[in-house]
Amino acid sequence: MITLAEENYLKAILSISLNSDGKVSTNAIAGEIGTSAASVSDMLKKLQDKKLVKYKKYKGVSLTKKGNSFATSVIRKHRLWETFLVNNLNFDWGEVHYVAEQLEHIKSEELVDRLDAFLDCPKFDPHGEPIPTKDGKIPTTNTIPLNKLSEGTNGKVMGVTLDEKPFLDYLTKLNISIGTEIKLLEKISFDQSISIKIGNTKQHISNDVAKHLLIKTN
Amino acid sequence: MITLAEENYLKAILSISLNSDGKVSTNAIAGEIGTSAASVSDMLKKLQDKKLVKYKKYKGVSLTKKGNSFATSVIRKHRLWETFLVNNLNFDWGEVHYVAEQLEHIKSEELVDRLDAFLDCPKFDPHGEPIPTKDGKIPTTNTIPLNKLSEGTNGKVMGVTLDEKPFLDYLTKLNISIGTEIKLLEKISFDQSISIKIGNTKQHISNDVAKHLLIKTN
DNA sequence: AAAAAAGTTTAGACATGTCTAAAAATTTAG
DNA sequence: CTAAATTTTTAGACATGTCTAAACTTTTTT
Repeated sequence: MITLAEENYLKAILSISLNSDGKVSTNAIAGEIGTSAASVSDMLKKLQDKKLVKYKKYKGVSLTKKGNSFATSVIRKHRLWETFLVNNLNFDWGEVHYVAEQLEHIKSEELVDRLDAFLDCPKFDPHGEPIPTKDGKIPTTNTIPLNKLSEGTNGKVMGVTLDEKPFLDYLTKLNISIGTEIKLLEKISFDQSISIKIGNTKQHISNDVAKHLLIKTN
Repeated sequence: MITLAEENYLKAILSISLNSDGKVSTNAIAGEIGTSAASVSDMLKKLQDKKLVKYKKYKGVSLTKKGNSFATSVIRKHRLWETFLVNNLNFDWGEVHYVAEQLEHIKSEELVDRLDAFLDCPKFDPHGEPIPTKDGKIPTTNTIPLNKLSEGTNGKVMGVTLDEKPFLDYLTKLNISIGTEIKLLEKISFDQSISIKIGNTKQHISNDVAKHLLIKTN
């Protein structure tokens, strides 16, 4: 039986490895989970024993097929629950993360299947992030992060890649949500910050914000 | 912060004290939770320290106001989730207990409020058991257990007081569900078993089954 | 290529919640 | 009203997951 803590480690490892290829470092995991490097070391040994990760001391870690499958399943559950919370319980998209972090650990395959059906098998969650299918496939999109767009390009916000309340609240304040049309006006080379046009309003946002906005160009 | 294990102890104490007035014994709790009397003793001390129970060594335990409020809230969550699982996800009434036992521990007042609203503030769960309100009040019914009815009486099944798959599966097999009309034909004094009529079929059931069926007489 | 810095692991400790075995208190029976 | 049976508690142990401090690798700098 896989424990709650183990699921969180696997999820963290998957999430890090998606944003940066290759082996995942102890420190990166510690940062993601909010724990000490020492605790991570301890846990990696246990996950190794359970054949959920491949791990060489000092050399980083990667998920086994089995580990990847568990991690993907946790993300599937997280995103399905977020969809339910926003679509059916009228939560705001910034409020759901903490609750979904709990719900994602409920153990019942039947429950996930039925929830998926109840929601009409959604492909994307309320943040535009892809929901893995039952067999672990992750829907793809042809989107690129806003900070990679070239000046003068128009596009539509298809998703965000950060699920934290302060970030999402800021987007709401900027009048940005899924579906919003954005034009990239200017990139400042000094700090990679960018000017954008939303509707008829000009805004200036940092690279840190821009990189978490997924855009589909028109 | 109250832990999952603590919530389960409080729930068990409440549940026992509802079926048998006065102080609750260590052994009874151990039986309900499926743990050892030693573990119960340990936990009662911790709950006492947190002012959740009143406890005198060897003399049994009872809930404080605070403990009762937590326990009632857990039961409220359990029954709301069971309602969701049956009404919206089409689970069978015998399948929901295990899943609801996990869902009842999700921590988010907002979630419970919104779930309650989503379900249209139900007063009873799919087993006919009353769902405590947000402020801890428990809806009442004028029902009596089937085994207390007198011979020849007609009535309707309003609820069951046991949420275990084997029991519920057996009821389904007997064609008994919430709303079923039942006539008590005969009580056997030897073993308190009873003969009943459901539709046009005669059945014979044990006292153990009959006492968990709540009847409203016509 | 040695020294310094950064990253990682080990050692030892602690909190939670569980267990078995043994001791103590209470209840029941003769 | 003792003695036996039952119930409950304590003692000591273990598993999980966490921590800090110290030791050990690896990487970077000079």
